[in-house]
Amino acid sequence: MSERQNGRPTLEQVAALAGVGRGTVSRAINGSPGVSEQAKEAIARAVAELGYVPNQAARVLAGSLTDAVALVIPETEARVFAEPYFLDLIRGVSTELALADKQLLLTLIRSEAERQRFERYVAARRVDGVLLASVHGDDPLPALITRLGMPLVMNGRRSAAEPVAYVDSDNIGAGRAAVAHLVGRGRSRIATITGSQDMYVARARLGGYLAGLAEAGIVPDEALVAAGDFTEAGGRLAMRELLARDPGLDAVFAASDVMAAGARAALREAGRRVPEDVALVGVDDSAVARLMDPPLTSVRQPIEEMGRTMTRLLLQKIGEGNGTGPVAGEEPQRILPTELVVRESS
Amino acid sequence: MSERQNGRPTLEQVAALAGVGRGTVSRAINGSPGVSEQAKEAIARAVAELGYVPNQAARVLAGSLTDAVALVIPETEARVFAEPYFLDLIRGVSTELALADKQLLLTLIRSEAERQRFERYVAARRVDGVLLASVHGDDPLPALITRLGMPLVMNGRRSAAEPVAYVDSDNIGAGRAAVAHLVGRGRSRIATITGSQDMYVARARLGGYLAGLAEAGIVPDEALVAAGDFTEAGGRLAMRELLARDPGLDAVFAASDVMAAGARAALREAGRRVPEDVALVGVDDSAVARLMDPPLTSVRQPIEEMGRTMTRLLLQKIGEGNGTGPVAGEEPQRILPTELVVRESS
DNA sequence: GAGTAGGCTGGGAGCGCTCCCAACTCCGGT
DNA sequence: ACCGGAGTTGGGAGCGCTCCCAGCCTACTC
Repeated sequence: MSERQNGRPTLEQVAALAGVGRGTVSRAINGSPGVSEQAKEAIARAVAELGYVPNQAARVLAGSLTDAVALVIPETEARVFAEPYFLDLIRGVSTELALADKQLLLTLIRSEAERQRFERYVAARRVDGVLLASVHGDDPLPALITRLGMPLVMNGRRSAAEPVAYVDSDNIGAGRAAVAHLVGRGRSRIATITGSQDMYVARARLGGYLAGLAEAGIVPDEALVAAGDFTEAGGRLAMRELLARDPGLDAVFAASDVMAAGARAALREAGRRVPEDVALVGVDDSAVARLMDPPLTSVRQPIEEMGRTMTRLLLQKIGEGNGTGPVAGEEPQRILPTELVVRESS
Repeated sequence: MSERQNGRPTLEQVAALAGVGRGTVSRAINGSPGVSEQAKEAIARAVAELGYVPNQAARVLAGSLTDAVALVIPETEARVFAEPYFLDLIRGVSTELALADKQLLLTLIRSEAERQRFERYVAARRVDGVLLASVHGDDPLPALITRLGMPLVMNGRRSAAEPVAYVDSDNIGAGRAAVAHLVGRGRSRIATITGSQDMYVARARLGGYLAGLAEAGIVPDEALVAAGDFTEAGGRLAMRELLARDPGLDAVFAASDVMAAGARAALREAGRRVPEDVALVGVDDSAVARLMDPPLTSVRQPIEEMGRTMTRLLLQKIGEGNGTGPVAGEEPQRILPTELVVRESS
């Protein structure tokens, strides 16, 4: 049936052509010490002449690592979060993996069946480590991966005291910066539209908002906090509710750009001008923010940088052979700073 | 240094426990014919008991396929195109690969070095096939991959008569549908903002626009065609130019949502109302379209479906062992229909 | 009753590589 | 002249699996 002629040159052939032994070629190719300059040159020539490319399957089988890393994105999140998020993340991960000459295996998990498939995959040690994007508090995956002794780094965390290695952005700082900025613009009745409170990221942003108010000496008002769910519709409803509760509010911090867009629509319905009547600040600094009318002030997360940092941490763990080693020292955890991008909406 | 205890069970152990030979276990696991029910059961029990998972490296080495497929995204494109595009594409590809129990290897190519790295990868036959997203006309990759005898399916094409297998959306139909819709709304001075004309997709959408005009019996006017570059800024500039050339225009078909957003801003600057004065239609049906004010009528591309279709075609090629076989029959090519999503902007 | 076609089965022969050990060559030191 | 060590080297022994062939047994056929 399948006619695999497969004429690829092997180590053995390179060795023969270079007039040395297999072992020497292996050492030369892997940069191991103890190979004479002369041998190195002969081997380099032979490799070039034959167009030799090592067979990875054989390498893996013979005992080294797989040279691949999995990036897992639970689909539930993918829909909710600002879309560009994952692309930026992938970009960062990809960049760093390319530098280390490792492969990126992308896994979207949408169903129980796919989760099990991934479990088998990890169990089969088809990858050297796992990067896990935006995990819900009740996701069984982190525990599972850790139990299998597979190095793991998460993007974001499930609670303030996350035991697993992670890279997160400073969501508390994001809320504080937004409020400080609004206060600086002379606003005093500052409302917020929160994300789903079962996500740590949403709680942290709310916490930042409250901290920001406290720092400005403003007493928080429950009427100025409305629950959203990271969707545009949610943002719109929350904004209507806020306006109903307190028509005098003069600023809103929405915990995501998409919700801010919903809020903006609700404000327009209500005949409020942005920023004259109500100033608006979002989070994500996504394309949506730039394209809104007026362009939205937003807190930027260093998404690509998070991807890079996660990858570096993971590669380091892998390098240490630390699949939650026997006495896995401290799990590395990083919180990267956010940055306020001021536009016309505030 | 690295303490790899690696206590994973092997085929041999399963065979021993099941009281059969290695060959029988292999056959049973791979669903090959010629295994008695009795043996199958004993093996299934042993597999379960030991938690056996086949070692993929060994499988690949012993001659079967790698069970992985690469999805390549040239970075130049990634920035220009509507961001969600690739995520949707990935989603489709991922879905279909999961069904076939294959792995998705994502490769972003941003530099010459990364391209070479990918070349080596393909040369090493680390994947069974390649999916290539949005390729420029002068990209050396398609030729290279084909030359290496690696099955390839592209997303989009480089010219009307693309020799390589591809899945594209009906961009001509998109332009026609947009124009037909605008004509149906009573518009007659319909302008267009094109994408970069060195991309086939941009030329096709322009072609569709022209075809649409022809079908409506409208004589095209050069003054109503402005060149954009798929960016918001480009759309804004193009719109200004169009208004300068013909202040009386009453509709605009922008070849992407992002350009439509730029156009919308320029229209606002010029004091034109949308849709009262000028109706606006974009392409992509992205988040941007939904969030614009007013929400943008847009032509939806079946992106996820394209991803699925590409993947199915590729798997089929792989199945046929058709790495551009000796006399590779017709290369499969699919053009998927687009769909107009009407919103308030028109 | 001998002969033969299947249905299953076991296990040898690699796949191409890394690990590792024994061996070989040169040294300088004594 | 002899010895020990450092620098190199070749190649055996797997890694776990698939392919494939020979062998076995059963069940028919003539």
